[in-house]
Amino acid sequence: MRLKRTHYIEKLNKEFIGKEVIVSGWVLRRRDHGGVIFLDLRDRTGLLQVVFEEGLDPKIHELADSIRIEYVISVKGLIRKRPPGMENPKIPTGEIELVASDVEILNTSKTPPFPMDEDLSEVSEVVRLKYRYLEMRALDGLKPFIFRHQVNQTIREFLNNRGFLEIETPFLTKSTPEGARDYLVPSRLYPGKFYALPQSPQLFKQILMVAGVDKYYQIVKCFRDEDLRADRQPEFTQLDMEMSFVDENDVMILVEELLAYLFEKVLNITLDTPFPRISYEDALRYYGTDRPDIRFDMKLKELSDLFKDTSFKVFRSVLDSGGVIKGLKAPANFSRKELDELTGFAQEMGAKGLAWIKYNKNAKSFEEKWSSPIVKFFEKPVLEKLEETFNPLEDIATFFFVADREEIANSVLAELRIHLAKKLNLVPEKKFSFVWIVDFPLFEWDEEENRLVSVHHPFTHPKEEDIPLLETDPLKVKSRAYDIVLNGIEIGGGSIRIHKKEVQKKIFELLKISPDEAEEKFGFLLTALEYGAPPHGGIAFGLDRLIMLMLGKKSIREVIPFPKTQRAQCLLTGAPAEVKIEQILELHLLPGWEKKKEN
RNA sequence: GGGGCUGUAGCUCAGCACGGUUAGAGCGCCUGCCUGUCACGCAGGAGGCCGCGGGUUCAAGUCCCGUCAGCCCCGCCA
Repeated sequence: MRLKRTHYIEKLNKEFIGKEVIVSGWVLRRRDHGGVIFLDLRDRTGLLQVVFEEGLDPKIHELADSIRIEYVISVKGLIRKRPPGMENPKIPTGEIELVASDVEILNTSKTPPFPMDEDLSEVSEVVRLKYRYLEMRALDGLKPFIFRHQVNQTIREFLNNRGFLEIETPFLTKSTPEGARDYLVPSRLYPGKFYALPQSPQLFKQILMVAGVDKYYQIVKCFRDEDLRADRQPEFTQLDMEMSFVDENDVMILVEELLAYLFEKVLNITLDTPFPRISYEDALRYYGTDRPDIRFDMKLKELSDLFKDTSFKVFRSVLDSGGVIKGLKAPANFSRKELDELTGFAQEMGAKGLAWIKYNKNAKSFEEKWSSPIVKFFEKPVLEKLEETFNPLEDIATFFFVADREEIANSVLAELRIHLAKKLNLVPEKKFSFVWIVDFPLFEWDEEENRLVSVHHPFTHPKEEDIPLLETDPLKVKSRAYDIVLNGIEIGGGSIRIHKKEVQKKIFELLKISPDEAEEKFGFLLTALEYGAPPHGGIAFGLDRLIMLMLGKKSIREVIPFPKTQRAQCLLTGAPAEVKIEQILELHLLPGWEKKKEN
């Protein structure tokens, strides 16, 4: 390299007029006027117009004539004030330009597959992922990753100042029962044995608490071999934290402070703290889900009581078989076609149907006030009570009802609520509504496995006052877990952990994990708990999701440099890929390894 | 494992419902001209396995079946 860079482009301004500099970067655009050629040169920091004048140096001008888009060049020259009227207010360096006296073409480039100077959101993701390095190099392409860097550094700054230690934990670790499917790594030295990539550093961070670390955090990759979604990748990043001698409140307050600091610093947004806390039970009651989007209201109402004497067959049979009727109010009128679409939507979500009643507050007659094919089944007092329940402030509204098993009514209405809010534009843009979900049950019943499973994970501490219930009615036991939800997306969850061996053993027992299996899988944790484990708890954030939401992106792939497709492939490298037979043999992955072990 | 949407030039897309000349547009690319442009302009040009395979038909980008890939969702994700 003959011409060595002296300045980043963003550093250049009017003060450099008359000074000689060398800048290096890629050619974004060229405007060839024959006797004068303009190149827009960009580096990571900015954009600068470079001028090649035939009259100044015919040789350099000729060289510039061969330069194409995305060529890598270094240019030497004087910074000059642009002629009056020729300034470009669109770019920070728009008042100056670089008059090239020398240029070095460091590399040529094929024509890129997509424009490098435009918003690439219209370009298909397949192409963008295959050429991710070009997308990143394109104008503003690094923005999400620079932002992500700032988020990471701000988090570290905050936690370091609060006395947290960032400590690394292994990726090659041990498969644990419960939870997601593990990614396995075959062991070469131990035929038939496998490491597992961690689903989270959960056990290690608890061990670190026993080790006296007191306050731990890590920004760390986690791995789960499950199907992908817009907000789920097989490898993803957690902000993992754990603290000793704390309770739920300490963790939640610290997290609120951390998020407030982060949003203030990187987005210049002041968050309202503390965040609201809603019990798991209430979340389901009012929103039908444990990850409610509270940017808008439209709460669900329990209407089983109201309709308890109804003769309407659909409602009657559901109520008689122990189901519920729940509903919500949309502040709008809908056409028959729209109502059919909404019914279809509810059915896709698992409802048998969707009942609706249109409401017109100021109608002259009772008949005009309520309109629906099912309204004839209801007595006047029932409708009046319905009106009272929803208490519509608006003149026109539509009530929707789902009658079904409670779980289905909840999940369908939860989806319908989101769907309607989007349709009716009731979701405020640029609003960040955090909410804590607390008082989760410790267990739920797994029909398939016919046993209790942990709602959070097996190391979650039961509520102190519920511990006796472990023996008598474990499904009634609440846990010391908390989730944090942002705009309807779960971005984190944690709990106060069990730090006494007896309690931990009891939980394993209830989960039908035998003492032998517990010893084999978690023996190291159980042993550690016997050596003075302090009370402790923590939380883990889905950092990709948080950053996605902060940037208003629809998929975490947008904030992950090299993400996988929905079929878990990497379009850039082509992973996963076949390997040589020798590698497979070496790892004892072919039938017959048992024999080999005996030899 | 299941449901939905998509696949045509380097990129973004039209054409498909009703099969019928040589498959189009914008951007990009190439060549030439141009000394003040900044999404430069002007003139000319190149560029297509219509995802892939099979079928129906005199004839398929268009209809049918299968398949592959991408996206969204259900299941799954303690």
